[in-house]
Amino acid sequence: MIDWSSNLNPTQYKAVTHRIGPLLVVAGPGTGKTRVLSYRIGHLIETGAAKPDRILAMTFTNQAAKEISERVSRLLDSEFSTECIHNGQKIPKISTFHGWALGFLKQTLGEDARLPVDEKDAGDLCQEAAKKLGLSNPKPQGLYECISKAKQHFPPRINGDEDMEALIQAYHGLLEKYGLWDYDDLLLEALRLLEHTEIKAKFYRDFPFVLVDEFQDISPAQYTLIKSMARKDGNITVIGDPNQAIYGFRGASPEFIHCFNTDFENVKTVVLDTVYRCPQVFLDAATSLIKDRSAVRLKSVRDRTPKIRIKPFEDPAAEAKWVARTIEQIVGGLSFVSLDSGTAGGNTLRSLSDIAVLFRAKALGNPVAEALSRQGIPFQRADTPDPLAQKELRSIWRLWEVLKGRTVRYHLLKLPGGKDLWNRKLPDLKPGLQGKDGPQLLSYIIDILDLDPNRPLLRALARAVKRHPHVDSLAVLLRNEADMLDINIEAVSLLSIHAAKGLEFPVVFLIGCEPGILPWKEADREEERRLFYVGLTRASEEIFLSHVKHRRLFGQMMHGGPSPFIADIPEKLLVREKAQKPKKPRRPKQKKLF
DNA sequence: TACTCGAGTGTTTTT
DNA sequence: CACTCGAGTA
Repeated sequence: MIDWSSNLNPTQYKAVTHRIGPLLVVAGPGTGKTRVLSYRIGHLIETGAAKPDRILAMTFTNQAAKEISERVSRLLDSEFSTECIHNGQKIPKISTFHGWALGFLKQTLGEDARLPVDEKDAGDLCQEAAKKLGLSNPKPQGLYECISKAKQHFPPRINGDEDMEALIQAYHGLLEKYGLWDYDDLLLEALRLLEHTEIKAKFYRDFPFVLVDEFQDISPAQYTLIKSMARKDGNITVIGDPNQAIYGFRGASPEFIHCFNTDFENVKTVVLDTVYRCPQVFLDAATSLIKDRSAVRLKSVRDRTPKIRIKPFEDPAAEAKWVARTIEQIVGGLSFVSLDSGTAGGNTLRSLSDIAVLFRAKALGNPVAEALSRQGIPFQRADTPDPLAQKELRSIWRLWEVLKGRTVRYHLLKLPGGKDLWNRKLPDLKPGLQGKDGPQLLSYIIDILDLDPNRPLLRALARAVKRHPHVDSLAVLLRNEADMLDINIEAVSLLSIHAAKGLEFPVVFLIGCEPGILPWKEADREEERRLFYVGLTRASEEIFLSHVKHRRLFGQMMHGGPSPFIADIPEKLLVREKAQKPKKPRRPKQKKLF
């Protein structure tokens, strides 16, 4: 028997043990959101309120789904064994919106289900459609983005633009022709299915318990989906933080957290307000930035009360140099560089993995990366480009999919040589597949495509496949291998604020706090505030905000100075440090006198 | 098919 | 500033 109350604070306990009907959990940064979600799932199962296979939990990322799954099974495995869990399989379904939708479509439509395409292919198809229509070439890659934006709504919202409408139609024609769905279609098609009363009724029977993570990030279509996944008085739990809604640019809207109260009946709201991560000062600063600060007053349990340090600089190079120097001090100097060993400002020494440098746009990370390299400080960046964007890997992946039997005409068409060639070739290739495992299949493919297996890229791929000889999906493998921001690794993390969401670091440098950068020019002001909020609340011990006078971005000079947001933080929470004197003044001042 | 050259472009990101 | 993409040429 798990002792639920001793592992949870009273509000968390309330959320975990809530019985019947809709539940809205407002979970500020560091208040134990994931804990509540996984404990709630565990509690539903342990008390017998729900069979594991009657529970569906939805997340945005595979990463989050995996994390919750692991926590639930750890929780139940270690302390509570039921036949449901131990016989494997019957673990609650925890998946991403898109993953669930695809499974649901396959299950309901069987053979008629199409295959998903990624953004790249969707973009290419858009262009193909535009070309067919003879549309003037406005923006090559922006077309799909536009369409996708329209498809964040159900039904898709086209604002009366005729060209746009024609383009969408042509694009959908191509998708149909090749038997494909784009990512947005997965949700929209699932929604269309749920409009049938019998299908909806079956869904209600199958999953009487629905939970939704990161509720502040859902799009209108996703909200519609959630509404059709549960009755108005159903057992639906949503959890999120409206102040951390930072995905408006891709169609998310924090409004839905308010809609939930009116669209569902007798919603029970639980506000998690005890913060285990940040010191009170950081919380107060963060909340002072947000308009809607009335609702929740977050309370920290941490006793340290460090101030927020503000550092001005002349230019990005100086800022970066200071970041590198300070990091060196914080970790107690890298053996060979630091002479003033031991001091480190009287603070505890930290490891490199305790430190993150955060910024609004990836480009700002470059000077810092340079400075860190120069100082010999190991670092890692999160911005891994999509491996499948590379031509060779993409061809390999396409042929892999074809040979695995997930044949799509579109893949054949796009393979070097074109569809006809591959249609002729395929019958000869298929017999060669007998009993091949991953590595063998890969070298078979490399051979067929006549690629050089000794290229470093392909060697790396071969190694990755060797580690997982029984992979089915090369795309999943590549994505997981590329996604290597490993918190445990001994390195400083360089991250965009977006990428840092959900993470926590003892020491955070938030660089580029300048007008035009941190409120990004022409971006939604409130969302930019929330971004700043997210940035500030990543830190558990120390935070530095820095800004520069001049910054060249994309060849354009930005005029700097401190972000207006800094002025919104109560002065008593801040320590403003002096601008650094230029180290070696070119010409001594006295020359000028008289 | 493979290369160069110049114009154009440029937040944030998941599936 | 630095990169990608498409047109144009060999």
